[in-house]
Amino acid sequence: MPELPEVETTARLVRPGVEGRRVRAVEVEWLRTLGGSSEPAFRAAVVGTRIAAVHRRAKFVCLDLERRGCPAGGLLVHLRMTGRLVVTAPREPVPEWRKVSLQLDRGALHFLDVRKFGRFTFHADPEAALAHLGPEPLGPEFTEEALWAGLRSRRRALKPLLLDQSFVAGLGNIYVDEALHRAGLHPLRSSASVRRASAEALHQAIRSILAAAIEREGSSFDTFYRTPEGKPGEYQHLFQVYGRGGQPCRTCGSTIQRLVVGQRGTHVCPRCQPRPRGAALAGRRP
DNA sequence: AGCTACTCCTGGTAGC
DNA sequence: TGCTACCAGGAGTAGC
Repeated sequence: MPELPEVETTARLVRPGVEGRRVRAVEVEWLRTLGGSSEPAFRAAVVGTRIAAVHRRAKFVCLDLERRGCPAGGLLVHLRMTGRLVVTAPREPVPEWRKVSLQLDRGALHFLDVRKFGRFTFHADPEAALAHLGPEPLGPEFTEEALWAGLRSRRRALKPLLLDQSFVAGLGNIYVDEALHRAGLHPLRSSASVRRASAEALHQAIRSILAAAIEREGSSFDTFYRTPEGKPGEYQHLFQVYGRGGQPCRTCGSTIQRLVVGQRGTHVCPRCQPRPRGAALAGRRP
């Protein structure tokens, strides 16, 4: 499923085809994709604007809009499970599973989504719509100290905490499993029980794994995620635990276990990530 | 505060 | 071969 590296890849590859382009028309095939807006309201807000910039915040692709040179709100695209953004040239056929399209003054931007969980929404004030998000894990605010303080100030299991976008914004199921494995931390470990050295290891793991995944244009473990160019990512070849239940750990040879934490498939090495006991296990009274 | 359950969706796959 | 049943899961919400 697209997480920060996949969304960053999407934003980078879509940018040259849409930045500076003007929106001529809008096509909507699945209304819920607009996130509650009516089709006429969405069309009125977007048609005639110029796409001034394309960037990423957390797992959102952000399209800043301008009208007559003035800011005119923005589009926030969340790929969720199976969303994709694709740019097509003029006269190129519409790709399969299209839910929303922006017809541009040259070509078109299509939002494709097999499972329809994704969103393509207009916001008059996109910054306000993103205000609930925590720090960017690759940004300057996400320091070792900030992570350590955040872990200490709560008593939650590490995995659901790292998936909480208000705690740190951009991680999902895959990269949380990978980062916890590299840091040697069990997903059910209580955040408050993590020692300073482990918090530093976790910080380093999150940053280096995300950076390496961006370099490889993300991960494509199933038939869904593709870059806007239609290529699979390459980071899945470097997975240490995600999707490797029953296979040997590449670090110690123990069999990777699959468990469910917070309704999410979760992958751990029982030796590299020992299961906590007592107060260190989240959800237990000491 | 933080947990679980539920919702939204459908292609892929396992089982027969 | 063809059918059915079930699964995956990000994020929002409700209820405890």
